Amino acid sequence: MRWQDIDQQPCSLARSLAIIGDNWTLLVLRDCFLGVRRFDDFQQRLGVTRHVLSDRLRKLADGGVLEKVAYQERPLRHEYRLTAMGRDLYPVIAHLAQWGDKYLADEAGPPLVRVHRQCGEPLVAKLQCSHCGDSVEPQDIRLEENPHWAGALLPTKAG
Amino acid sequence: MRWQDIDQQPCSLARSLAIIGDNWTLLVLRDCFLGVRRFDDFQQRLGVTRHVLSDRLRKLADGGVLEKVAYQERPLRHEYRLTAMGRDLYPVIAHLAQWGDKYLADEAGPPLVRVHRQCGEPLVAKLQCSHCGDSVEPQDIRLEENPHWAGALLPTKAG
DNA sequence: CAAGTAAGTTCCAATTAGGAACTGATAGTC
DNA sequence: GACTATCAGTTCCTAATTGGAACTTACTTG
Repeated sequence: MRWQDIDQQPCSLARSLAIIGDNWTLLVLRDCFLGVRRFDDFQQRLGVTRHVLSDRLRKLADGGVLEKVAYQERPLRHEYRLTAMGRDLYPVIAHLAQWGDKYLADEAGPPLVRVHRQCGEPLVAKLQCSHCGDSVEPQDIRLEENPHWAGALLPTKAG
Repeated sequence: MRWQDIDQQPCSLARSLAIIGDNWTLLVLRDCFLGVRRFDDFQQRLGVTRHVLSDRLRKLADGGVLEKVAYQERPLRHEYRLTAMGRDLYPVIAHLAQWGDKYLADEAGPPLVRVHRQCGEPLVAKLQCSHCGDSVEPQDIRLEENPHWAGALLPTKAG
C-alpha cells in the first residue's frame, strides 16, 4: 500500500495522518500556532525547501486545516491561517511537545514553557475522561467496532 | 535542512517528530496500542513494505518508544513492546483519532468508539489545565522562552 | 524430505526530498 | 529610467527514500 492511499482506510487515525502525517507538516502547524502566516516566514523558520513547503501548505489548505487568504492585491499575495479544524489540532501538538519536554530535553531544559494565562500555572496536559473527570490510561479504554466494519479492524488473538 | 537533522533543533515538538514523525510510524504505534507485537502482524495489518517497517521499528526501539524482546530462542525471534515512554504517547493518538472522527469520518460514522471502562461512557478528550481544571484553547497559552535560547524561538512581529 | 513459520534483507524501478537558481508582479531608491 | 528589494511560488538537477517482490536464515511440523 502506498502512503498516499491511507486516507481510504476505515481508521480515523490513518485519515488524520493522510493530512498531517507527512514530514514537516506538524512543524508547519507549530509555526501556525505561533502566529506565522506567510510563505517566506515559514521557509526561513523551518529551513524546509520551498517546494516541499509549497506542497505541504497546499495539502493543508486542501484538507481544510488552513485557509489561503489574500492579504493584498497588486501583486496578489496570500497568507495561510488556521481554520477551526486546524485549531482543533492544538491538543495533539501540546501533548507531543509535552512528551518531548519530558523525554527529549537536553541539559538546558525544555525550550518553551506553556503557561495557562487564566491561572498562571504551566500547562500539564493529561488525558481525562470528560464524563467522569478521571485520568485515562490506555488500558482503561475498551474499543467498540462500528458494525459496518465489524471484525476487520481489531487484531485477533491469533494474529 | 534535512528532515533527519530536526532532532537537533531546540524544540520539543521537532525532537518528538524526529522519532515518531515519519510516515507509517504513528500507524505502527496505533497497532502497538491494539496489542500487535510481531513483525509479520504489523506488516499484514498495515500493508507497509517490509524494509520500511524494519526501519521504523528500529528507530522506535532506538528512540526508547518500543523495546525489542526475545519471545523464543531457536530460532531467535523478537517482538516489539511499548515502553512507559511509548505508552505516554497515548494522548497524542487518542486526540488525533478523535480529530479524525470529528472531521474525516464517512457516512458510516467513526470506525471505532473508545469507551472508558470505569464509567462506561465514550471518551471525549479535551485539553485541560490540570491545575485549575479548565478547558484550554490555543489562545489561553502564553509561551515563555527558556533564557538559554531567548529570542531565537518565537517569531518577531516583523517576521 | 518437503512445506511452513517468522523476521528480516536484497534488488530494482519509481517517487520524493534537498539545494540552488529562476520567475513574475510590484514598490522603493539612486 | 535603471537598479534593487519583496514575496510566493516554480523549475532544475542530484541524492535519498519508498513500493513491490523475491530471497535468506533458522528452525519446526507432517
